[in-house]
Amino acid sequence: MARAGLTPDRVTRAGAELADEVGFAHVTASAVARRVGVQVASLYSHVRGTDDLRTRIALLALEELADRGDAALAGRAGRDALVALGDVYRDYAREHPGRYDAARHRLDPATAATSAGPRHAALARAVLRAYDLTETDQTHAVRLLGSVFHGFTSLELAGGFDHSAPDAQESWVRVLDAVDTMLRSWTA
Amino acid sequence: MARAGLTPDRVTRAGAELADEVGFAHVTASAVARRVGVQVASLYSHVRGTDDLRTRIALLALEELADRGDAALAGRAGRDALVALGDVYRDYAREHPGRYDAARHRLDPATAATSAGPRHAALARAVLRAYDLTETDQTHAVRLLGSVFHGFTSLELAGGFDHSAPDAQESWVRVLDAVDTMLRSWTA
DNA sequence: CTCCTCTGCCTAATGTGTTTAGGCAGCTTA
DNA sequence: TAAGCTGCCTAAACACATTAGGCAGAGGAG
Repeated sequence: MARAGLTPDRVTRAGAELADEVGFAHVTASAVARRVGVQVASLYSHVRGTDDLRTRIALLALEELADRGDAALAGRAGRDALVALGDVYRDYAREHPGRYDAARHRLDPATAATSAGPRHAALARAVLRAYDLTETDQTHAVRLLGSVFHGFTSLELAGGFDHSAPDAQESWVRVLDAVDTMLRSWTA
Repeated sequence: MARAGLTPDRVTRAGAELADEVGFAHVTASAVARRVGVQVASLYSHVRGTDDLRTRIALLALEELADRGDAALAGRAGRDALVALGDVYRDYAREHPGRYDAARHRLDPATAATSAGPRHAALARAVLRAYDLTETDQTHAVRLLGSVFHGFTSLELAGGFDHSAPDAQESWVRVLDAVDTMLRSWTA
């Protein structure tokens, strides 16, 4: 038998590609096995099962997103940084819709703690450094950023903006402007 | 054989309850059949299959949400209306997490058009009447509202705010305040 | 080069969920 | 009360998930 040379990582990547093609919800062990040219049972040497596979895809997506975030924020501040980070999430979601959904997959607390999740909070805080906020207000603002980035991205991805003018890009710019305004005029 | 007296509606409601208990993703025809005390195959007289069942739950959730929205906006305007509508989504998500997820289920365009979806856009526009916006800006603002409401709600539901102080309620108030302030000063 | 071992991938089997086909019995209508 | 409709049933075929156990090929030791 020719060996396929699988590793947990390779299986995860195949799963991520599949997710982008057919949707995260349709990622099954069987489909991944077919994709990598192996019997289903063989996957179980590399991942514990479907749930583990989905979790690994989620962790991969979170890391890819955080890496892009780091790159985007380097050398930027204020409104520029805000737009750059927002674009990271929105662009990633459009390039990799399945992975983006995966990143919303609920992780158990232990896994979440060792994931790239905390890096995302740090990215938001980095954007907020340019605005003058107290510690507590910064937390509120982190949540606002998360809500707007994720909310807009997820509604756009779900096709919520498809059948009305003007196009989403225009609204995106205006929404980011609005958020910038909110952050500038944030008052206790 | 005792008849269970099923109807598509009854099946859908059982599915919605199940979704709230175990999560929308885990709603299966088998589980619904068990819940209503009937063999799986019997469900197929009432719904076309699992997909149809999920779609019906989504439509139910969208309508319940729109109904609550109508009730909440009656006699309110401005900031009051904004908060009331936001609370509709957030409270509904906390009371009915499975249904809330269902409401995000992607519908085909034909179904979406006859769903309560358009009512939701109308609700947002109703909130925005009190603010002085051009037609186009209103569309952008509708999308901002949708993003904030859905984004915050969905991150909270996913447990994103669980392990950090202060609690989500406080951030929610601050976020809505910020949106209100920002809508007042919206400029082209 | 040969043998040994390790392990990656296999076949087989079980359980659960989905869906279709066809049958029977209990309300409904005349 | 006979006829028919239809709601629910059993049966069967197919896909996915998961576990148990086997074989053979790649790599190291002599």
